[in-house]
Amino acid sequence: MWKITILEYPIVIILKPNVTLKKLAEMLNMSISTVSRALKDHPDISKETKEKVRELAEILEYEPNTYAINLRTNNSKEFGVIVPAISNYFYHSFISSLEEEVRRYGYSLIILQSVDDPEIELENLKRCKQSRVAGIFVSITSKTEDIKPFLKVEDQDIPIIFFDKVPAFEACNKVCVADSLATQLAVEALITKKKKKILALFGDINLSISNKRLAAFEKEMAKMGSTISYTIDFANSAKAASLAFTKALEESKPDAVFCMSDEILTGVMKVIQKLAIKIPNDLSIVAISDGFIPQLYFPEIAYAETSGFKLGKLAFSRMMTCMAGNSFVQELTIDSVLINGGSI
Amino acid sequence: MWKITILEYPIVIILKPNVTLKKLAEMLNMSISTVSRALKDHPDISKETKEKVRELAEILEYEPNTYAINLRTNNSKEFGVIVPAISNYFYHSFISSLEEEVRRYGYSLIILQSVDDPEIELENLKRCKQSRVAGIFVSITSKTEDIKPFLKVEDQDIPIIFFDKVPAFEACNKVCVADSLATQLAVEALITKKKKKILALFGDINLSISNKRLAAFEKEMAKMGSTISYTIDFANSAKAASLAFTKALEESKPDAVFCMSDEILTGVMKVIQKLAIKIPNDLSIVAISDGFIPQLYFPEIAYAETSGFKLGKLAFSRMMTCMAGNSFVQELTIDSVLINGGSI
DNA sequence: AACATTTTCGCAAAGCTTTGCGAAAATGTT
DNA sequence: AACATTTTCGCAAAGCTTTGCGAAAATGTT
Repeated sequence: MWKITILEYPIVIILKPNVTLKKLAEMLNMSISTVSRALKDHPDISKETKEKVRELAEILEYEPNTYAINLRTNNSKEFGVIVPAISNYFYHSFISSLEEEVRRYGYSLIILQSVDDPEIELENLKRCKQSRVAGIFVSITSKTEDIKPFLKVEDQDIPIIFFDKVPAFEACNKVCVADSLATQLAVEALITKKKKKILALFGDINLSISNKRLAAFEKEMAKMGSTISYTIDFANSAKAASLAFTKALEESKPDAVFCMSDEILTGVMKVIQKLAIKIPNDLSIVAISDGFIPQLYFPEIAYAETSGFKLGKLAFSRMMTCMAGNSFVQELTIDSVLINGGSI
Repeated sequence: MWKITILEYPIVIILKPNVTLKKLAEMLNMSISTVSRALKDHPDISKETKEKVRELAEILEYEPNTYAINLRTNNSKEFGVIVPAISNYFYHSFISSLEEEVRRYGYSLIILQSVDDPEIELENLKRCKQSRVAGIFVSITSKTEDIKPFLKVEDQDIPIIFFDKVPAFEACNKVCVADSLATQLAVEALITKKKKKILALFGDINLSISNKRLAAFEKEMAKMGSTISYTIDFANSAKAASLAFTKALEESKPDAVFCMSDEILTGVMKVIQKLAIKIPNDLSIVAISDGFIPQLYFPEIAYAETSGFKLGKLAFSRMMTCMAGNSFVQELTIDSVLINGGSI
């Protein structure tokens, strides 16, 4: 604080460059520890002292130095989130929901994208470790093979929650969408409507999510025996889905389409608009989705809900449990429900 | 490091709990400063020493304590991003692009949502300040009125780049989508196709973005004089857009629709599917969009591009300039181009 | 060999906070 | 009034790194 007099005008300039405990202590003629404790409402400090300290702190807008606190307490209020991509049908709703949740507990989210590259993913993991985050949420890339680096980080007491795209076998904490249940719900909806020739389109055959949903689909079909015929195809992009769907229309003339994901659904719907196919009269559609894409169309598409929103909440509560310590690894899944649209 | 012998099996357990410079120094019988400098390839240190240090650091997987570095250097490699919501047509592509960019420079992104609430926004700002981020990217809520708190943070040498939803008048750094140009391009596309009765749908009338685009639209119309008639309406949700569009169809029978945003577009397109309106024969559609939504439909919707991706890059480069210091506040806009779809 | 120069390294402070422990001051007890 | 107890506060270390400066050791020069 300076008081400078220029000409006849007294000007009081209050500079507040990095107000620290030390500076407060000097001004108040107290020790640093007293100031520190006063601001934390420590019982050792008298009421009057506390008030004096608080007042000056207020005026000078003292803010504790987070860097020093982190160093001292050896932890920060930050979580890392590693995803293949933010701009994804699913992840941004997950992240959004997770952010809301962690904010309530005073935490922040550091977002890192792996752009579906295992090398960058490893880099991101390293950065989380170096930033010494309190925990990490990871959705692995489709090409991630080596999970050991992740498990190693866990050894250093940084809990890791895998979500959505999770490693297949390893013993680790996973929270997932209910692939089987969602598939089952979607298929059941078609069966209820007496559909007989189902076209089922799945995503990249290398993704575990595709395989899980495929297995569930085939299980449902097996239940029905020969009363239902079905065709299966794979597409790793919306465009590929359009092609696969077009081909199947000509060849197998399905009366219903099962779309494993939003990506598949958008590919199919484009063809439907192009050929002006009447939904649901000419063809029924059902999908697995978080709901945003299905409601863009008329009629709205029926879907088994896999909510990124709900998964975010679940992932967070799992993280808190892990941070509290002594919890065994678990694989948790969120429920799914069928949301009716006019498409079946 | 312990060597424990149980029964007859020699077991070497290497514990690596928090390897620090101090521990390395002790083990190597050197001073902390030497170890520190060796790892940083300081010219004062001999080659042999450096190698010894590096070797042990490698084995023990030493990683510098980021908390201590932050405290010492008084800065962290983190930027804050404050947005009304992550799950938005536009922001997640902005964030995605920004993340890619900052990662290259060794920075990370802390994401904070304001859920369109000025109070939470203020809280988020405070957290950024407390985390002592290197800079902040902000898109303000539609209800944010007081910009002073932001400007105050800037006084503390934390540069702020406003993007997309920016304050109207204040002298601050802004990067924006080219609202005027995009609107102009979209309208010109309609005029070229000799459209005579345009329905123009805009978003929430309170948003500056709506006003900018509206002003640009009216300017274009003014240019055309009485050769073109037009109707204007506002809708603050997709559903409201559906209603406004339906009403306008009956009342003014437009031959073209201008959609200010993705949200409006999705509302309009749902009605178009419902009524099976033939695009572009019965009606032309043009929108302003980043391109994801328009390509979901058949025919694909023509749009003036407002790329979150490009805006991310621009925001980052602006941030770097600001951090380098002595730069005056500027308002920058990114170009827009018309992407042709089959809808006009 | 005596000195000057370069090479190589360590001491110690600084960055800011938290906290155990002890000491001084204030108050209570007989 | 002499002592015990409580209240209130400060010292100093710790958390880990960086870095200016000085000193010792090694090398070069005459």
